[in-house]
Amino acid sequence: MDYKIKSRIWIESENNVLLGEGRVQLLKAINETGSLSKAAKSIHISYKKAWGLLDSINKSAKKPVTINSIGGKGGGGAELTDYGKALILAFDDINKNCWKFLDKQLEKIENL
Amino acid sequence: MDYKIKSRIWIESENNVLLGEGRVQLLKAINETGSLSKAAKSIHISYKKAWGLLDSINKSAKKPVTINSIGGKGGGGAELTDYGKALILAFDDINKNCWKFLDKQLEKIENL
DNA sequence: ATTCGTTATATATATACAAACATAACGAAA
DNA sequence: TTTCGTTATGTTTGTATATATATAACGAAT
Repeated sequence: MDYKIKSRIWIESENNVLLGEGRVQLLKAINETGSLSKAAKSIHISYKKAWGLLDSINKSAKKPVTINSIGGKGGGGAELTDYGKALILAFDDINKNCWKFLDKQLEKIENL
Repeated sequence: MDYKIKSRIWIESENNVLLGEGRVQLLKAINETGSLSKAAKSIHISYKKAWGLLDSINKSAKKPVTINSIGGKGGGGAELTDYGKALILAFDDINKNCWKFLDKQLEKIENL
């Protein structure tokens, strides 16, 4: 019966999206699987979409977020840089703080 | 060169959306024009979409947000209730506070 | 009664986006 | 030099959403 408040946050650089919830989810999956194609499967999006997202992330970021390799042992792979790992931690932290903040603000509407 | 943080917030009641930025924009336009059809035109959405949004708002809200009348002088119209007016003020307030909050949080990413 | 602009609603068309499919390039290892 | 699973990319297909169009119901004013 009560209202709930929800939010989505994202980070841009020069009109390009750097990070959002979906992109962070993808980066986490890359970190766990070591490969972009496996990561895409694990979060149920097409490889093409995953590739586009990762390409956009790396083009928007100040420093590389992943290192991708083609061919070789295992066919290649993708892994997060230290900067990439730090980014997802910071994003999650900000997101959680935002939820807490908004839950408090919601009282303004519930008291109307 | 710097990152920017953006957000969208919305309020739900029992899995139905009550308010979001688009819905608030529509309510403001209704308040200014006194009619749903004029409001739709003024914010460049189809009447059907506007009607669906307003219907959803009134179904989700605890109290009526608008009073709609069919026929009569001028063909009818729609106007906000006091509750509706209070809602859009509260929403805008929360939204602005959220922006300020997030701008501070962004430093966590800029310092990486 | 007729007129008028509105709310309310259904149906068909168009558009944007996601998924599916196909294929080339790659490079270490066998 | 052949194999392998991957990254990288284009093209086609499908689906969900928005738009466009059409029409009925309404009720105060003339």
